[in-house]
Amino acid sequence: MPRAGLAPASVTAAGAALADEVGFDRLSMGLLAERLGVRTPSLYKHVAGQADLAHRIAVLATTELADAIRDAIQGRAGSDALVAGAHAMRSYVRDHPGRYAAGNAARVSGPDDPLVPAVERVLASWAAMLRGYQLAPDQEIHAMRMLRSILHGFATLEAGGGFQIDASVEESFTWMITFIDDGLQATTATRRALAR
Amino acid sequence: MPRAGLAPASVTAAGAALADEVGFDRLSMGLLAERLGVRTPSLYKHVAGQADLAHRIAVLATTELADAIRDAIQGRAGSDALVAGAHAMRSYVRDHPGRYAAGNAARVSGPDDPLVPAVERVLASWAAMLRGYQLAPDQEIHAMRMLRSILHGFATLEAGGGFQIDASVEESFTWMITFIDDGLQATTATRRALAR
DNA sequence: CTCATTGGCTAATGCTAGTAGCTTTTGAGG
DNA sequence: CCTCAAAAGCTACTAGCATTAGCCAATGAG
Repeated sequence: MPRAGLAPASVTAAGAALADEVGFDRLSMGLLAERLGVRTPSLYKHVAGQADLAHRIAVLATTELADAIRDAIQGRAGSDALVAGAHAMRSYVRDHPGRYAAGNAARVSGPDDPLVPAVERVLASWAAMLRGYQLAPDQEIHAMRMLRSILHGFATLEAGGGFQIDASVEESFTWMITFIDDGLQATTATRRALAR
Repeated sequence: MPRAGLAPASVTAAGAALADEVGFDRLSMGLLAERLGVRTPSLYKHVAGQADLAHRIAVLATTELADAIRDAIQGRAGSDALVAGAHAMRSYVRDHPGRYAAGNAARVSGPDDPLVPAVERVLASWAAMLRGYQLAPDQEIHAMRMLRSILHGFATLEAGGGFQIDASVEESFTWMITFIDDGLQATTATRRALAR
C-alpha cells in the first residue's frame, strides 16, 4: 500500500476546503478521508479527532482572515482603510464560508492555544484601522465592538441566505460602511469641537 | 405504562428549553427524551425527527422574538423605539441562546413553512421602527439590513463569548445603538436640507 | 542491509438517529 | 357499561459516524 503523504497541515487544509464546499456542519471524517483517497482511521495519525480537526481549521481560517485584513488595510488610512478592510473581510467569508464557520464555532482551549494570537492579529488590524479616526481612547473599544458586530453580522446573514429581498446586497454593504464611516468621523469632529 | 401526555408543542417547548440549557449543538433526541421522562423512540410520535424538532424550535424562537420586539416598540417612536427594540432583542438572545441558534440554523423549507410569517413579523417590526426616522424610501432596505447585521452580530458575538476585554458590554451596546441612532437622524436631516 | 518509526490498513466498539412492530391506554359511540 | 379503533408508549433492531486496537508495509537513518 503506497503512502498518501499526508501531514497535519495538509489534512487541515483539505478539511478547510471541504468545509467550504459542503458546509462546516456537514464536514465528516469519512468524507474528508474519501477526499484524500484514504480510509477514515488513517486520518487519526495526523489529527487527534474531529474536534481537533475543527480547531485546526479555525486557527487556519482566523490566520488567513488576519492576513487578508492586514493586507487590505496596508498603506491606507481613515475611510480608505475601513472600506478596504471591510470588503476584504466580506470577500473572505464569501469565498470561505466553511472555514469562517469553523472559526466562529471554535473556543480557546488554553493559554497556549494558537487560536489566541490569530484572533489577536485580527483585532490588532481593526484597532490599527480605527486609530486613523482618532477617537477618544475610551470610545475605541466600543467602536471596535460595533465594527466587529456589524461585519460579522452582515457576513453571517449573507452566508446564511438571510437577505432575501431583491435589492443589491453589494449596495447595502457599501451604504452600511459609508454610514459607519460618516458616524466615526462625526464622533471625532464632535470631540474636537468640544475640546476647543 | 402511564402516558406522559406529550404533544408536538410540548415536545418543542421542552426541546427549546433544553437547547437554551446545554446549547443547540448539544441537543439530542436521547437527552430530550430523558428530560421528558420517556424513551427516545416515543418522541417520534410527536415530531418527525431531529430536523423537524430543530425546525419547530426555530419557528417558536422566531415567533417569540417577533413578539418581544413588537411589545418593546409598542407605543414608542424614533430613538425610543430603536433603544427599546434593540434591548429587547439582546435580552431575548441572552435569555434564550439555544433557541436563537436554532432560528439561525433554520432554512425555509417551502412556501407553506410557518417560519416564513414568523420571520416576516420580525422584519415588519424593524420596518415599523425605522419608519419613525423617515428615511428616503430607497435607503430603508439598507438601513434595515444594517440594523439586522449589527444586532445579530452583537448578539452572536456576545453569546459566543467573543467580547473578552474587560470593558462593559452593556456600555458598548448602548454606545453602539446611540451611534446608529445619531447616524439615522443625520441621514434624515441631510435629506431634508437637500430638499430645501 | 538492518531495523525502528511511521503511516497506512482491517476489524471491532460505542453512541446516536431512526424504524418495526407489539402492547396498553384512551375516549367516542353504541 | 362495553367495544374497539386510534394514539402513545415500549422493546428490539438497523444504520451511520467517530473512534480505538492492533496488524503490516513503507521509509529512511545508521
